[in-house]
Amino acid sequence: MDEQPRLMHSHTGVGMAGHPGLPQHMQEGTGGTDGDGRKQDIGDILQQIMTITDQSLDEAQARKHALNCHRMKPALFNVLCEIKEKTVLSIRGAQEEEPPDPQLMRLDNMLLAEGVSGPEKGGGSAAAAAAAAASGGAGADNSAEHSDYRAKLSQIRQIYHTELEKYEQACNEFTTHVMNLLREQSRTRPISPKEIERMVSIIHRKFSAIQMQLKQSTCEAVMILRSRFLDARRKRRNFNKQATEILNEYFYSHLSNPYPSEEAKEELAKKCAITVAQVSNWFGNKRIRYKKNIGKFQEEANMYAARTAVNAANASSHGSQANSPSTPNSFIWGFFNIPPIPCLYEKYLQHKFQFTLA
DNA sequence: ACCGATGATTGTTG
DNA sequence: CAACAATCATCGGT
Repeated sequence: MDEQPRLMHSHTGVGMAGHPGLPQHMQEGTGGTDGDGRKQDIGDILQQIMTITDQSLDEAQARKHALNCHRMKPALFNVLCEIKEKTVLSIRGAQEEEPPDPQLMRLDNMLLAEGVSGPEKGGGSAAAAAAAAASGGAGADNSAEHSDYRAKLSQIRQIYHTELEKYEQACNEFTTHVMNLLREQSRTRPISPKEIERMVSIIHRKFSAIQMQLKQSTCEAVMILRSRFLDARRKRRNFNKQATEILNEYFYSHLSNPYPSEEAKEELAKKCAITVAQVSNWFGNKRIRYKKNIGKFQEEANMYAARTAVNAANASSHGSQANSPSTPNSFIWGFFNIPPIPCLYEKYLQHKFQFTLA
């Protein structure tokens, strides 16, 4: 029985070309001592197998056929299969169950979030909502670019899915091809089901690597699309006239201290149908630009000051002239560059606000 | 096509 | 962290 490893080793030279073969230690101990009949038989077979490569093709073919029909063949083949299975199992144990790739997970998550790999239509709703938030409320004006964006996104999506399907199909085709090949070969060389399984998993891994590349490039495409279409700076819209008027009204009526509180910003945002961040941006821009060139804004300032003055006058003529803290005065000192009342002056100092000091 | 206006972003400062 | 300052990129009128 100690001859089997050698037999197998020899066999690799014939039917298992390219197979790594067995470990060295299994080839030791070939010394049969007693002249048993079966041993003789095995020795015979061994001899035949080992010399088979020296023969011509026809001769070798004939010899192979003879060996195939040998009465010992099934038993030997079974032993080979057994040994093979053990070695395959040990190999398999080494590279067991790789953990899910974190990068692949990230890509999958992003594709899902962008509505590329998710459910068919309306999948882009998350992205669309994000886009709406990014470009700032007032949905009417940006519907056009959204449809453009969505069209491009669905284009990417379509490419992604067809490519993915192609890979899947190719993978399946290749897998079945290899499996058929292996099954066919398993008649002439020992291939366990586990080995086939392993081979399939190797193929799948290779193909999933390709899929990952596809996912990566799809993600890149989506990112580029996003930055091109959804970067608010690129596709900015001027605020509508009404919003600008509301903002200007507040600005010029609080010219001494044009720093709306968080609550005031929220209210302005609501009135103008823009975000609080946009209100902050607007005031930031306005303050700096006003300060840079007060002369240029003088006319505008006068206009809004006059308007608020008229409003205030109307209001006071109608009801009791109760609360009109800083608004009426703003015209005066906004115009003459004099800080108005003490409480505002404090704020004025606090904020080092120097608009009024030409 | 040009150019000033304008909303947004980025980097710095207190 | 909010405000400032500089800058970007587009808008809108000519």
